[in-house]
Order: sequence, then C-alpha cells, then structure tokens
Amino acid sequence: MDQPPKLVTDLLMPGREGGYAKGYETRELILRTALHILIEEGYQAMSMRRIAAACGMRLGNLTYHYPTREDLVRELLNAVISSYEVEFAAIVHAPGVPHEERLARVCSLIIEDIGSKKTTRLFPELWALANHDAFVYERMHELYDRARAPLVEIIAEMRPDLGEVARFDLALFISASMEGLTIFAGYRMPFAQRLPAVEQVAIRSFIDIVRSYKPAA
Amino acid sequence: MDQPPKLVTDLLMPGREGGYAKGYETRELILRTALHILIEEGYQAMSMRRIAAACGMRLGNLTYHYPTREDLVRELLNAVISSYEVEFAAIVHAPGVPHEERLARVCSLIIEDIGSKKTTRLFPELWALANHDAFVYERMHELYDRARAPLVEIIAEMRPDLGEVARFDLALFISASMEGLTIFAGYRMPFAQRLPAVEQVAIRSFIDIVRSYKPAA
DNA sequence: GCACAAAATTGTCAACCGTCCTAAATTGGA
DNA sequence: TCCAATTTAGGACGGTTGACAATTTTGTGC
Repeated sequence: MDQPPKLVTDLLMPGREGGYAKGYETRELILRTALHILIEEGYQAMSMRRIAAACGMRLGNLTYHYPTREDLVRELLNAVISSYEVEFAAIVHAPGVPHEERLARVCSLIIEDIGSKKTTRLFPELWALANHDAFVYERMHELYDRARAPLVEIIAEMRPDLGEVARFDLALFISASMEGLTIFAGYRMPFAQRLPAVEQVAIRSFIDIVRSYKPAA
Repeated sequence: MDQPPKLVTDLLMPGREGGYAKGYETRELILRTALHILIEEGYQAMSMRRIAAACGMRLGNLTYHYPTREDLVRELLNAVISSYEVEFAAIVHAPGVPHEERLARVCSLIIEDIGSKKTTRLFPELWALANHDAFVYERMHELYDRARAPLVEIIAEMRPDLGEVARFDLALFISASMEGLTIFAGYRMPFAQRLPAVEQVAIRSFIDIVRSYKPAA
C-alpha cells in the first residue's frame, strides 16, 4: 500500500563469472538490502554491520563478498544506475508519433519516475555524495548524459535550425527542471499532490521553449 | 581565488541574551567552522571532534556550548537558513519595474546564487538529510516557502485572471526548475560553464509560461 | 561420495563516535 | 578589587565503525 508494484528491475547486476550460484544470489541479496537501507534510512545508516544484520548474515560473510565498504558502494551504484540506463534506453523511439508528443511522453515518464519512492529517496543521496566522492560524481553524470540523450535527439528534430550548443542548453534546462521537482513534489514531499498538475505545466513550458527559443546573437 | 568574496552573510545567529561577548563569538566560530566542514567534506565528516579540532578548541569546550550534536545541527541549520531568508526578503520589491523584468531579476538572483560554492554544496546535503530528518525537512521547506513567495506575488500581478492554485503551480514549477540546475550547472558541476546560457533559457521559459498558461478546464 | 573451492562463522583490532563529568582558568560586573 | 558567572581544559565511558585473520561449514564438479 506504500508503493505501487515496481515496473522495472531496480537493480541490475553484472553476470557472474565462476563461483557458485549461491554466491551470486547472496551478492544480489546484499545489494538489494543495502539499497533498501539507503532508501529507508539514508547513506550513513548503510553500514556493513547494518547490511549484514538485515541480510541475516554475519559481518565476516559480508566482508567476504565485499572486502571493503567502498567495494560494496561501487557495486551498488553500478547496479542501481545500470537499471536506470536500460530504462532510458528503452524509451528512446516511438516512430510515427509527432515530435512534440514524443517530447511530452519522455518527460512524462521521467517526471512520473521522480514521484516514486525509490527515485525521490535515492537521488538526493547521490547528489550529496557526488559533491565529495569522485566516483559517484562520475557515474551519476554518466547516467544523466544518457537520460539527456533522448531529449537532445527530439529537440534536434523539432529545431533543425538550431546549433548543437543551443539544443544542448535546452535539453539541459529541461532535464534540470524535472530533477528539481524531486525536492518539492517527489514521494511524500510537501507538494507531491501537485505533481500531476506541475507535470502539465512543465511539459507545456518545455514544448513552448523548444518551439520558440532563439539563441542570443 | 577559489570563490569571489561573499555578498551576503552566510550565517545569521540569533542575538545573545545574557552571557559574555566571548561566548557569543565562540559559538559563531563553531557554527562557521561546522558549515565550512559541511561544505568541504560533507555531513558525516562534520563530527563533534572534527569541528572542535578545526576550531582549535577541546571537545569538552565544544560540548559546553552545544551539549549534543543535535543541538549544534539545529542551530547551524537555523543560522544558515536565516541568512537565506533575509536575502530573499530583501529582493521582494522593485517599484516601477515591469512585472516581467521583476520576475527576470528575482530568478536571475536565485540562479546566480545556485552557482555559488556554498549553495551548490549545502543544499544537496539538506535535500538528503530532509528525507530522514523531520526537523531538516520542516525547516528547509519553510525556507522554500519564503523563497517562493516573491514568485507567487509577481505571478499574481502578471496573471490576475488565474486562480491561486494555478499561480502556485506556476511558482512551484519555476522554483523547482531553478533548484534542479544545482546538480548540473552549480559550482564545479560538469556544465557550470553553461549556467549563464541556461539562465537565459530558463528566464525566457518562465516568462513565456506565466504569460501563456491556461489551467486545465 | 570425494575432494576441493567457495561460502559462512567467529573473534579481534584500532579508530572513531557522542556524551558526560570534574577541575581549572578566565571573564565581566558590583 | 573581589566574586560569581561563564568559559575552557582534560579525561573517561560505552558504543559503533571498517577491516582483518583463523576456522568451520557448505556446495559443486568430477
């Protein structure tokens, strides 16, 4: 009742090479549990002992699979971000649909995702971590590059007259606008109720600016 | 060289009642140092010992002024947010200036602030904390309420035909759009260089949507 | 079912954390 | 100047953290 059933896998781990099947399942359990703690209680609550306990295993076993906390965080980040990446890769094309409608659909998907508990909780943690951790910074912005790609593509079709830089600036603005909604209208945020309405405002605004934008002389 | 001289006080402490002047200065040093660590190294690095050491004082002394870490965090948050609140309160009025120009100026100020190191580093920390700390959540959204007020006011003047809800949705979208820029074009973010250009896109977009918005029937 | 790699257990380590307490030094006002 | 209020020093407590080593149990391919 707290959250509708998830539509996408929220964790995408690299295939296993060697090792037992049990070990792979255990690592999956570990990352899934770690993500759960991260979402529910935040980054600092996600300690090795806390994860191990929540998995019903001993600390030594956890450190067997992930020798250091940094190893675990890296793997978790890779798995989580990979799942977003395949999601974005899937929504790129919709042949026969007008450009503006495609823009609206892509934005709608992203904004609805922002309303989910996972995204509302996870990304602010990443934003904070990225400011003090080069690996998180790198990996996170890699994800955003891929998320922006469909926008750049659609904008290019709507405005072939624009230069690449101007198209990019538009996509950047649109992407940033949507991310900003997280804090105000994300899951259990004070204006979560307004998310559908603001989504309409946003999409109208995005279509307008892409249609009418004239780069500075 | 790392940052231009700050234009506003970045800390606003409540006036002292009783007590010596020395103590007030010490508390100010403590909060200023804590803020510095928070910005440079993140929330979890901001430990009592770390703060005390950076202040050149003993732990016992720090705990005299702020008995618990929670006390310190509360005071720090109040001081930091208060300084933003006076900043916003100051930019409300500009008589004789056209509405659209006023909207542009307010947004310009906010976006330029987003480009500062302090804001780029501080707010993502707040966003993450707010998800797991009721006090931070409350205080932060209180700040955003005040930051949105000037926008609502200007929108009301530009669009007296709109209902309150529609005006609010517009202001919410505009506010969220700007905050979202933090992650992409804030201080030392990958597209910090594009901030001035995106600012122009944003402001044009905001003016357009406020001018043309028609609420759903 | 055997042998061996993989997985899981158990216990220890130094480092750090927030909190608390007492004694000394300093300060500011009468 | 003197005294009380305030500030600082210094240490100790219990608890948590990440990392590590030695050991036992388990799973799988042969």
